[in-house]
Amino acid sequence: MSDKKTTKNLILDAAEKLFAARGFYGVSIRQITTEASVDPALASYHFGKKKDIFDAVMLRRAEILNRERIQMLDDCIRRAKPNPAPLNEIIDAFTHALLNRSNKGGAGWKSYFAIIAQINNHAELGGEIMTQYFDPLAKKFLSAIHATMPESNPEDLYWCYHFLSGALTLTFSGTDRISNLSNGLCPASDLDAVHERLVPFITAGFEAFKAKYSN
Amino acid sequence: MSDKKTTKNLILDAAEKLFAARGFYGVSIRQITTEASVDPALASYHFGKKKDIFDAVMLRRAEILNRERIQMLDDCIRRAKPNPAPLNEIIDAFTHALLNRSNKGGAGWKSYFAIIAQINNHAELGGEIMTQYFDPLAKKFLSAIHATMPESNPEDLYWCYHFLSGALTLTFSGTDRISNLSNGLCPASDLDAVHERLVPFITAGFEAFKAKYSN
DNA sequence: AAATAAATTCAACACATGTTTAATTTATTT
DNA sequence: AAATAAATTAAACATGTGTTGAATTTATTT
Repeated sequence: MSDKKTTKNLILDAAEKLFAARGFYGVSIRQITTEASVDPALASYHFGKKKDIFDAVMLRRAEILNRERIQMLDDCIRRAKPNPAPLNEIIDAFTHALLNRSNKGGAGWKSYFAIIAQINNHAELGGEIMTQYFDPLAKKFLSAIHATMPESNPEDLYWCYHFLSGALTLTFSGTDRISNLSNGLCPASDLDAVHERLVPFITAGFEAFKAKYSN
Repeated sequence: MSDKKTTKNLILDAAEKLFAARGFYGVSIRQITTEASVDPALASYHFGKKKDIFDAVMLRRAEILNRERIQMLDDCIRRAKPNPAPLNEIIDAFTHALLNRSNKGGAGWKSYFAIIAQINNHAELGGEIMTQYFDPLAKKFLSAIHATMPESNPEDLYWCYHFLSGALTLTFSGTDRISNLSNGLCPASDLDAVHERLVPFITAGFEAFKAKYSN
C-alpha cells in the first residue's frame, strides 16, 4: 500500500506479503512483525487477534476493487442502453480491474491477489471471507449477465460464473505451473496475455448455454 | 482409503481429512495422530517429516486417478481413429474420473480433492506438487487437444488448459459459495450438475480459439 | 507547561510445535 | 523356543506459538 507508513500499514504490508506466500496458518505473528520491523505486541495492540489482521488485509483493498468494478459495469450498461450490455463487456468489467492491478499495481497488489486465490479454494477460510467481501458484487454481475441472456437457465449461469471464478483466481495464484508446462512459452507473469484470452474463453463458455432453453 | 486399517493408513486417512479442512500448515501432527487414535511418534516413525506425510497422502490416490484418466483418453482416441478425438470427449476424459470420484468415491476422495483445490492455488505448495504428480498427464491431454485443433496457436491452448484447471479445481474445493450465491439453487455438492455444464463450457472456451490463426 | 491519551517496548505467560530417544511390546524369522 | 526384526509407547527435547501486563516513551490536548 502506498499510504503513509504507519505501524498499522507496516504490519498489514508484511502480513500481506507473508500470507500470500505461505497462507494464513503458515505465517506467525512474530514473522509478520519481524518483516515489518516492529514489536510483536503491536500486532495485538492495533488489531487484536491474528484473524483480525487477516481480515484487515482483505478489507483495505477489497473496497477499492469493488468500487472500480461496479463503475466499469455501470459504464458498459449505460453505453449499451436501451439494449442489454454485451456479454464480453460484462466479463471484461468483472475481470479487468483485477488483472490490471495484479499486473501493474505493484508487489502489494500481487500478494493480495495471491491470497484471494488461496482462500477462494480453501474449505475453511473460503466460505465466509469471499461471501462477505465479494458476493454482493457477484450478484450484480450475474444479474447483468442474466439481462443479456434472458432465455438462459439461471442455474446454468450460476455454474458458468463459478467456472469464471475458478479460472480467474488460479491466474492470480502466483504459481508458475503454466510456465513449466509450456516450457516457458507462457510465463504466468504475463497477465496481459491472460486477459486477452480469458475474456473470449469465458464469453464463449457462457454462450454455450445461450440457446439451451430456447429450442 | 478402504485398504487395510494399518497404522500407516490410519494416519494417512486422518491427515487427508484434516489437511482438506485446514490446509498443510493449519494441521499439527498431534491433531493427525489424535484423529487416527495413534501415538504421535508413529508419524515420524512411519513417514519421517510432516511434509512426507503430505506427499504420501497426495501420492496414493494420484496413481489411481492418472491410470483411469489416461485409459479414458486412450479409449476416446482409439474410438475416433483415424480422425482426431473430438474435443468434448477429450475434456470429458480429463475431468470425468475426478468429478466422479469426488462425487461418489466417499469422504476420503472428497477430502483428497479439497486438498488438490487448495494446493493448486497455493503459491508455495502448488508449484512442485502439482508439477510432480499431474503435469505429465496434462501434457498428454494437451497434445491430444492440439491434434484435434492443429490450426490453433499453442500458446492459446496452454492458457485454455490453465482456465480449465482453475474451473475444475474450484469445484473440488468444498466451499459452498455457489450455493449461497444462488440461494440454494445450485448446491455445490451436486457434482453431476457440474460435470454436465463444465464439459460444454470448457469445450466452447477452447473452440473460441479454433479459427484464430486460420483466417 | 502540565495533564492526558496513544503508542511502543520488553519480559513473560502457558501452551503447542515437530521430532527424537530409549524402553517395551508385538510380530516374524531361524 | 530362541533370536531377530518391526512396531508401539511414554517421556522429553528445544523451540515457536498467540497473547497479555506493566513500565516507558512519544504525541496530543488542556
